[in-house]
Amino acid sequence: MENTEIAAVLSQVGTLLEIQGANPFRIRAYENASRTVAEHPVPLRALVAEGADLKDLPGIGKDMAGYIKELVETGRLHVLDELTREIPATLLDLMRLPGVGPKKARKLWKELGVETLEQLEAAARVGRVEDLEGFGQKTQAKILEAIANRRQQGVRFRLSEADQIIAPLVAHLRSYAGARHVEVAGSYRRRLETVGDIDILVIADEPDPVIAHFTAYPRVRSVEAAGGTRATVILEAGLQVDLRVLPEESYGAALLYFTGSKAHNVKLRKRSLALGLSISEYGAVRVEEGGAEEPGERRTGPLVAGATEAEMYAAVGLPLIPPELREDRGEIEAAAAGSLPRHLITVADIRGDLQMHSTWSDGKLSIAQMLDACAARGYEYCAMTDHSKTLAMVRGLDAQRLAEQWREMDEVTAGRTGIRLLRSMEIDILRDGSLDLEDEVLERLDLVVVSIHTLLDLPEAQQTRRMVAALRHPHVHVLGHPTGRLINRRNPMAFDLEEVLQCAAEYGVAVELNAQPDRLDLRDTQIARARELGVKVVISTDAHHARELEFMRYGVEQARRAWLEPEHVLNTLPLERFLEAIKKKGAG
DNA sequence: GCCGTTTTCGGCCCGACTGTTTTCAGTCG
Repeated sequence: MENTEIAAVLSQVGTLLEIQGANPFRIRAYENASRTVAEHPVPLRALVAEGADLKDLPGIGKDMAGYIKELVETGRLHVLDELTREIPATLLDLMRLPGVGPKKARKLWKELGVETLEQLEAAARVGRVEDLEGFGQKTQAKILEAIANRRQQGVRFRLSEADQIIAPLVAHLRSYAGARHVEVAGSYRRRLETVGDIDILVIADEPDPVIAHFTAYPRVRSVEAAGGTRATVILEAGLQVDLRVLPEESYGAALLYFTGSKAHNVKLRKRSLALGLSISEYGAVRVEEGGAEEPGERRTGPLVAGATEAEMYAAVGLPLIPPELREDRGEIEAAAAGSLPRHLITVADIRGDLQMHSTWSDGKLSIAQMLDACAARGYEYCAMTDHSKTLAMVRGLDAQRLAEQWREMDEVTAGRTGIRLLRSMEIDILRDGSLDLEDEVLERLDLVVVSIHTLLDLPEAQQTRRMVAALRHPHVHVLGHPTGRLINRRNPMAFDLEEVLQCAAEYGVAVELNAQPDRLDLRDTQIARARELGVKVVISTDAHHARELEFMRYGVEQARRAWLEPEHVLNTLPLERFLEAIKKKGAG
């Protein structure tokens, strides 16, 4: 059983307990445990197999450890089985509709006998839902609309898609004179690989006209909510956007709050309470002694911070934490200990791009055009990595065509200075782990990148053996797009990433962080694991056109989320040191 | 159900909007 599956079961238990009306903190414990499991880079089944103590993981106590063990060993969880005997698991589908939470789902089930989306739709169609206490005409209409929307789409947007949709909206908001700051916060600002919705923060004295300007944006499909300080719309692209308007003195507090993540904020608040402060999106206030607070009432002590994020962090005794790190993956503890990364990697640190294609295989531009584009970006080197012969569909190169390509490369680079064009290739890993090019030709390449493009669905053990065999090859420098996933389209291959990373560490092979926005492979937590194991990373665009060299920023953003600094990334090295680094590997 | 520089019990983050309410529950982020 994979971590994502274990996490899904734990999260299901939490949600069912919510419907049951259980202790909210018990529910949260399941949610926390689920998140820990989902983000853990090592398969928990491996930890269970070696008898490791799962209680060492955050949010995993005696009970959760037992549940995880039960899931790994039996594939079932008795706690879930018991719950689903009482509550139909299909109620979880109802709760994914906006506006339907645990209470409403329970009511629909108990009073109307509704268990599935289909039954809910049927009940709403004949007007049975609006008669329920706490429901009404609008709720019923919203439910029907949400079910219709669900059919159309329900996927998270890739970050690059969100970039394209959001840029004109931000321009629209900035065109309003009364908006002093317009910032996109949320997972978008943390540069998560996909976003479910967008949070935009506007600083203005008069909220009402800003809200009106926002809801009047031409690409708005529907206005879901609009109040005095916030509004929610769905854009024509299907993306939900939440807008919040706040006063200048709360800018930092609001940016912090709406950037999240939720888990990061919760931990910060907890920390602030211990220091006698209470944090909200309006600022940090000192909690008055003995001031018995009414629940739900805003705390009204003296404001001690709020205008900038740095001020907010300083109020709780911390340095500013970069948005990409705000996931509650140890960044608050590291900030407190002064051990945050000193210099998270930036695009400016990148000195070369180590995967791209030309018209020799499936690229769209010539070698000269790609080289010019790399030089224009200020790179010191780039690697031309056309495909090998097994990929006949894209005219993969055999040794003979490769030799011809080298002649063209020599012509292109003759007399040229300032950028080094590396002889390279993206060589297919064959079924048995051997490589799609003869050793004596491999030897003559500057950089050997190996990737899997075929037989993605081999059994896990066989796939792992295949990859390990390829990494042990003495001439291999880089493992390209290691998991083969395509975001929202194709799952990662089944293989033991931990074993592959340990093998890469042992044999001095680097792993690629492929910066294609639909790959971003390895993902953030996996790259972080590579860093922990001392495996070097290369960030490459896999560009098939000069404009795709721009994708480097997505790779770098992902690397930042994995806490990478330039020292962890081979293609931040100056040319000579880069060549030394990969030569050393060849000799070893 | 987890957790511990106010420990093994008693805590566990904060506010806005909607739709349904005659004073607020439910949902969301």
